Amino acid sequence: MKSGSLKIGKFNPYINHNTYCIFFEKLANPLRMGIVLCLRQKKRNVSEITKELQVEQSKISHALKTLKNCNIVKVNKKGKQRIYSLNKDTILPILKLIDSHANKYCRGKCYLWEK
Amino acid sequence: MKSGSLKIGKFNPYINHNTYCIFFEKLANPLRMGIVLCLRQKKRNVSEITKELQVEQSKISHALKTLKNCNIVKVNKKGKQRIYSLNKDTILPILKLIDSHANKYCRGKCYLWEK
DNA sequence: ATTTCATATGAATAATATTTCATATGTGTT
DNA sequence: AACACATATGAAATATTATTCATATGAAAT
Repeated sequence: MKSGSLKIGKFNPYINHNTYCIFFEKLANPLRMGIVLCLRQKKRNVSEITKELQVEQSKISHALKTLKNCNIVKVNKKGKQRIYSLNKDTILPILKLIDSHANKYCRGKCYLWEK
Repeated sequence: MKSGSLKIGKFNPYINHNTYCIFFEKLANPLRMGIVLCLRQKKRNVSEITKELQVEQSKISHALKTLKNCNIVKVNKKGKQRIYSLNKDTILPILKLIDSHANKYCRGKCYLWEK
């Protein structure tokens, strides 16, 4: 796919067409999104997230790793626990934009949005 | 996964946890993202997009359908052509937020972002 | 130093999304 | 009406991503 002519990423040569995709990919998953929304309320350790979402622990860990890799969440150690917290600066405004979008286009049961 | 306690989507009952995922899913694909960036410049018909991105036509049509379903793009007819344009209100600010995010965390070749 | 609790990891399997390609539809032209 | 051009669609094949589960690591407690 040709894309050299497209001006993207405010001219940082390391931000390209795929940077966006990869970022979106991380959020395009119900479990990871569940974690994001869960951490939106407050920081939590892995066990707490596991309990809150009622999902098997290794799944949570895999998902957290993915989210951490692209800095959507960050970790802190506390004894044997890992406390995860949301990078709110980026995520919260994005979720708000999608809220507006959905409020505008997705009134009533919105089949178009379904997969 | 439990999620009833999470306040999402400004209380529109049709916006939930999955609304976000589905939206992100649409953008989490190099071809669809290519189209979005291509349409950011100006509106174009299918042939023009096909030519610009150098991708087989039916692929473009499939991708456009997906993007249209969730209102990321819209269409207008003009003779036998379909002119697609980007819904800039939602997408452009989101891309900007990711630019800032990437500029902050992705300096130099950023392996963490890779799949 | 052994046990226990908290979390992470690898790799096979399963689920899901994308590509492909043949063909259909729709619109204008002759 | 026959043709040509523009775009869309269905469905099988393929590629990508997520889940699973057994197990590893790491840190505190006994």
